[in-house]
Amino acid sequence: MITTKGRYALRVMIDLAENNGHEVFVPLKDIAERQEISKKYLEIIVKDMVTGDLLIGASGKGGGYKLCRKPEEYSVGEILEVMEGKLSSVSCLSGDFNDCPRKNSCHTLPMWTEYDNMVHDFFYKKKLTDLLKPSAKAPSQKTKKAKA
Amino acid sequence: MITTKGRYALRVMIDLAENNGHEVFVPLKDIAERQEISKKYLEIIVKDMVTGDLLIGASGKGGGYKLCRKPEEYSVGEILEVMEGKLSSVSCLSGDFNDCPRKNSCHTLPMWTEYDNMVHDFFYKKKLTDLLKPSAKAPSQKTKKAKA
DNA sequence: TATTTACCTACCGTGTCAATAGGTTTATGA
DNA sequence: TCATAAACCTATTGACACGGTAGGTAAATA
Repeated sequence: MITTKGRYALRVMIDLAENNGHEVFVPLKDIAERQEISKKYLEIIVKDMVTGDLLIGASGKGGGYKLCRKPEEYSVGEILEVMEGKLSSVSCLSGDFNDCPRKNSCHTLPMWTEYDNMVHDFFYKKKLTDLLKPSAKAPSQKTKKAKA
Repeated sequence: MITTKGRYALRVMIDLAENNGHEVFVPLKDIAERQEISKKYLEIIVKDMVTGDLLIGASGKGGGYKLCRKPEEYSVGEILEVMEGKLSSVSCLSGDFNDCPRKNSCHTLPMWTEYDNMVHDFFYKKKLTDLLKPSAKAPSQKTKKAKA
């Protein structure tokens, strides 16, 4: 089960991508208000995101948070793993390979491995840009900000 | 993350399938010993499995547990859902559709839905027989128990 | 009637989840 | 220089789930 940390982080990323957060610093207060998430709780989350190299933060007036790459360079999988830790279906596969004595005879392990690979693929193929609203991906009309 | 309940339940099912447990009652003691799982803890698990119509139990001497269908008629997904509850990636989709006010504008919901469908497919397509050791699926040689 | 088995109820320590609370540091700009 | 706005840091909390353990009761058989 993906927890609020992962889900909120994703929403923060989307919010930044859609609010010019790859160019300027956006204060957390604004994000929290738009997303209707407690700012206090978001503080914990964005802190992990900074540590995990998803965002950069700037203190002081005019500060806030900013994407440190272009939106298309983030995969959803990466974002989730920063927040949730390795996406692993069973402890047998996440426990740092000091694993159980049954691993060679275990009848279910191959299935868990296959599953984990599928999940990994799914989330790493999905890019942040896949989650943006269409207008933000391909500005066909009504382009708010002249970018070029 | 699949918990021990789901994993152990799967191993109980496999154990029964491989030890004639679709024809005769197998005492839990035997299963626990073979699987090296605390019998006490397994009691809790098999109880849920009985309630969930995966097994039938018989008290008294000569009693034990038995599959109530043929192994090929169980899907892994069904077994897991009996133990873990609905396999749902996010609470937004498991909370009994009394869900959040953002559901219509949520940018991530479609992804979670897509993900859930993928996971559901994966586990429901997998049958219990897919987890048995080859000899138990297609007894080509050294058939221990004369079955026909 | 002793034995073997399932079945039932209760409890428990640990950890995680989802926050809240309150304070400190850093930078800006008037 | 100094108020302000922002990030940053530490601690705490209540609820709940996880992974068991313990001890007893009921049912069926030989």
